[in-house]
Amino acid sequence: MRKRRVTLRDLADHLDINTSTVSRALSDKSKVMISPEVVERVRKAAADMGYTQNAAAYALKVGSTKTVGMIIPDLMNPVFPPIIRGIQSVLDQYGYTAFLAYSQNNQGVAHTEVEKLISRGVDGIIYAAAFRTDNVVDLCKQHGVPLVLVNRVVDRGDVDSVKVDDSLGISMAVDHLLELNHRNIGFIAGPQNISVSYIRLRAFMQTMAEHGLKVEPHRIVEAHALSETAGEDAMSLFLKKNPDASAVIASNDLIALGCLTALTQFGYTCPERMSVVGFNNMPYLDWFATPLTTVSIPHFRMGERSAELLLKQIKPDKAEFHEEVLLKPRLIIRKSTVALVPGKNRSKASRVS
Amino acid sequence: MRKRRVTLRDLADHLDINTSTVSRALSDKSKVMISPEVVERVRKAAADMGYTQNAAAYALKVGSTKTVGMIIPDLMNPVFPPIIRGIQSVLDQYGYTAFLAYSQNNQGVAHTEVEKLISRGVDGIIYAAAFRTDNVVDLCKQHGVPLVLVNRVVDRGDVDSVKVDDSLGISMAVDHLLELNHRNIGFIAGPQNISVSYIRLRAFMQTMAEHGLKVEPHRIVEAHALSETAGEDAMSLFLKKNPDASAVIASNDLIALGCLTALTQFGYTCPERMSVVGFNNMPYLDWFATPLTTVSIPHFRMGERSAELLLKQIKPDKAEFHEEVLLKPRLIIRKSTVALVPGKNRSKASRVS
DNA sequence: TTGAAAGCGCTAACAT
DNA sequence: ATGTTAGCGCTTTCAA
Repeated sequence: MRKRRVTLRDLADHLDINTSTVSRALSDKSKVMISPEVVERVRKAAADMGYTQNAAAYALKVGSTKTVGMIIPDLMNPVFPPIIRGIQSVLDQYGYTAFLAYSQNNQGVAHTEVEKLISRGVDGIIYAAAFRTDNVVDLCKQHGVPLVLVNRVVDRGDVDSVKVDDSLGISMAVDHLLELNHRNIGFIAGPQNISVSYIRLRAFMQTMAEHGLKVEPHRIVEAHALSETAGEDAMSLFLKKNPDASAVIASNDLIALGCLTALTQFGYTCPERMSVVGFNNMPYLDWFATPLTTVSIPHFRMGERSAELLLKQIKPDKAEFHEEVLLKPRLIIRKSTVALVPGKNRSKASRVS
Repeated sequence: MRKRRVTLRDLADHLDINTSTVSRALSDKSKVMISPEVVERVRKAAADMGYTQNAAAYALKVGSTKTVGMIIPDLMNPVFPPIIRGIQSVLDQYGYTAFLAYSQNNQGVAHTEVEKLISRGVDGIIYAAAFRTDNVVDLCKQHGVPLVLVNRVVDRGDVDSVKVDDSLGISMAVDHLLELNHRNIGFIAGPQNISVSYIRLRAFMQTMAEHGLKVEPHRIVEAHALSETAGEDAMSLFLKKNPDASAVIASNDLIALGCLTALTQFGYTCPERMSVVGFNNMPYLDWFATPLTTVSIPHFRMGERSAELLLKQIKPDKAEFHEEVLLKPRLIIRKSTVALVPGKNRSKASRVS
């Protein structure tokens, strides 16, 4: 049976003083107006009787819940845990508690979750599951709820966001492959309604173009999700269409892993037959049989920055202008990429298949 | 600037009816007492004006927040994301929202977080960060807050919990190694104030004893945490003390990975020189250069079951008896364990070192 | 320095 | 079928 909670009134009755005095004595902000001796007595009684403030009553009275909502497309994608950690690390310092919600990579679900969060009176929302056009943004604006986008952003620019310089990341990846003498490079893109997928693909084309390299349409295959299986499907298709390719860049690590699977199924080896580059530098890649060359992004920092941005927005004297934080990626060269030795790849391919 | 929220009263004024009518019309439970036509009008207006229920007011009135708290020792440990997913998958079905909090593997932090959660009026707490003796249990009991332990449990048995049959898991691991002719088997234990570490170590000793094998004290080294680095340190020590060992079981996968690192540093190879078994079957192990033989536990299911247990406790007509759910593990045999060929390991060791 | 009292938004008796 | 009203626990203005 749930015990009845100890309330301010219980304390007040017990000490034979007014609830307002108890309230003041318990609040660091207003304890200055109460005699130190009373403050002492009240706090002791509170501890003894196991008083905890009723957050609902506080929220109702004051209008702020000191909570924020985090919306993640999929916790099983190893990029998100460190982002969440980063968010929490700063939220904790300011006495905020975080709700965790999933979108399952589905706009409808995300919308519902955001509505729930708003109904719960969250002081703000950190949204890591945005699509390029996403009605969640309007929903938040409409309710005046502070919103920060992490990683994935929306096309319209009028919202705070923390993202990685994906274009730079991709150009580093392309440059790396070019230095290794690869020319027939493919790109396994992610769904184009997600900003990161879209930007990474465009960056690929542009970087290639800057190097005077033409990218034929068949060099690009779009995976239907940012997942391993989607990557595998896409790569199978790619391999059928591109027997001459010697390298691919995948839109993220999960897709890259799918690429490796597809390569194996075709009897190909990485990196000998095909170099593969990922994106995100998910945990434990160093341990892999084929350690993936990938673009590393500062997950934890992204979480921290997004929480900072949100807190700034929540503060009453908030800035009037939106802010976009752009963090820089790093290329991590491992073993999934190797220099192209002219003639070798083709022959190896024909030998194997 | 945060807009003022639309309230029941706003709707009532707008429609020129009473707030209680609006309240009833909006609630599926009590809309039966309102004429369908009014229900219709109210709901339309609510949608138009962007009304969302004020959860704080509801909670204050009704006494239930429809929230639960999840406390995780460390999100970066890949076992926890799937557990969280499992929890959420059932919570979602019942309209509950979850707070996520960390304990950083620290009792003090856990206690503080639980206090915060209780103050926020959570209807229950799922605690994955328990130590064998943990004052969080008393804290919850004292406040009458439903509590369910997942994975890690406390020594006292009077609390709902979902755990894995760790003893069975370890005995399967030991049997496996024995079948491979290993006899000099070590155990890299985790901190003994955590139930899983404690039980796994005891199960190791017992299983060995059942097979008539004596375990010398130097065969056991305790890592100071359930982490990669702690595993590495412990394994280094173990290797110095046990030049004759041919296999080790680690208390969890992270420690097992640390063991592999230590082996490499000693110039040893796994599995040739030393077989290694982990516990948990963390994601992506199949991809690893040395795919770990490990004991697989049903993470997702653990999450689901714990949420179910909590919900049952929350229901007013709750059962009077505590429940302990024990899920069975499976041994996943990969490449980190191999049959001991008499004489081979020793010679290989001396050759290498 | 303390007390009295109002009211945040909602639901649920209790009328009608 | 709908209206009236009280009150959940807290903070805060106003008074003393």
